[in-house]
Amino acid sequence: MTIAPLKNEPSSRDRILDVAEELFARRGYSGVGMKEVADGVGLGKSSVFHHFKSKAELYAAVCIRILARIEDRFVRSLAAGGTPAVRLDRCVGDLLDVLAEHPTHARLLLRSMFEDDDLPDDGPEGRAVYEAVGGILEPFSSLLKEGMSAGEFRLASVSHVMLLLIGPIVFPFASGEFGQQVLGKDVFDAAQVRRLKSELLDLVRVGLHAPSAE
Amino acid sequence: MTIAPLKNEPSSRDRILDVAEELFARRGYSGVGMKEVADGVGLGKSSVFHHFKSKAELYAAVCIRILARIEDRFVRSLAAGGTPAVRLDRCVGDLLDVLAEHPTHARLLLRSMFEDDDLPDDGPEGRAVYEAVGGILEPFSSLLKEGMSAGEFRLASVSHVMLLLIGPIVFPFASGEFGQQVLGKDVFDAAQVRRLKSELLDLVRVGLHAPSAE
DNA sequence: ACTCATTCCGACCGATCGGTCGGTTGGTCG
DNA sequence: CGACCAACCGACCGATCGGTCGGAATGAGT
Repeated sequence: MTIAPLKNEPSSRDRILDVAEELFARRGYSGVGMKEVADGVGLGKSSVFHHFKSKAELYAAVCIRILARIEDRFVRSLAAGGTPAVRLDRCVGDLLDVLAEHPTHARLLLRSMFEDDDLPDDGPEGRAVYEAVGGILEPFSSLLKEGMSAGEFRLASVSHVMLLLIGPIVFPFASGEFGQQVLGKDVFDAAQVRRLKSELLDLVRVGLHAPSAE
Repeated sequence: MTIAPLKNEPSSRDRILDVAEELFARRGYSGVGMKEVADGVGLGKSSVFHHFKSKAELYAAVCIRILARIEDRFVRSLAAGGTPAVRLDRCVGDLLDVLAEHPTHARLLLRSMFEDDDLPDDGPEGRAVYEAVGGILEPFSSLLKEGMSAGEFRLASVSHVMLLLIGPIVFPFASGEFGQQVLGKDVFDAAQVRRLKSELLDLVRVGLHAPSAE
């Protein structure tokens, strides 16, 4: 069957994506050579170019796969019911969980925001990335608006609050050695993740809560 | 006078640092070539190598200059009196101001956390960076502890809260086009900076405040 | 006038970059 | 069987990488 590679062994394409994700997260787009990726997979360089016709396309594919994983969990978490406050709590927590489970994600995500030069912004891959990001930001924005008009969150500029909130969610898991140095322990250690999550949720809950009305 | 270049014209060395800072912030360490830096300054490549003996040293010099600027403002802001809550408010605000005044700073700072591979961690420059970071983190940590034991802030893990707070402070000004897309306007526009600052201070004030005691 | 250090440059080095090319497998069809 | 095709490879391309070297200016000190 050519249409169903239902084997347990991951395809070469997936293994290339895995290796590339790890390397791009650690050293950035221009810090990684295609030879390095190929060696990591155990293939020749030209074989990598057989699966992805350019470095930019490989990078875009890595980003899209990550965004898809995050979007998937995020919208599922958002779809589950509850008041805006409950839903915010749950989906911020779930977001942290995804980032904690895949140590490469936060870093690569942050990097891809900086290196927009590298991405072929106009190509179809750039479009896909753009849509995936929108698929995450838009429902989040709606949730905040909903909570404010329901009187659960204090009134504030939704876009500014969103931009602010992305920081503490993504940064800790992207900080790598720096974060380890601050905490004294591995950021991805289960106990640290739990601690980080509880502190962040405390901060968000109280920081966004409407002051007078309950 | 060889020891006092007190002219108004910036020295070649400083102009190299300026150009390199701009480029490193936009494209990262390995995304920038020494030729590019030299062209930006209007010098030959070998002239740049006359002032900085390697690319890594140039990068470290850029980082140190930025950290020094931030540390300077930060410790000055911290030294001024007031209760812990007042001092936290003021120095977070001042921190935002520095980052807003120099659009390259936040991005380069974040990048340098990711690219610890590129920095010669064991060399004297690496040491200088390390100390500059410590010079900022340590007084901040002390401030938080002080506020907690004084009962002004709610009790929490100082290190985790610190790691969390760095996110919303640095990220918005590092987000570049992404931030612009979220806000709909330039992140470094004076009005947006004001808005961002007020939202962040609201969030921090309420989010860290002790719940019961006043 | 002679020296000496600073600043700058063009030419060059070996290595590596992203990417191409021609060709060889091995498996799946008709 | 022969045709086809995805997967893979080694060899190679021009360009660029970080870095070196010898020398040409310039100016201050003596």
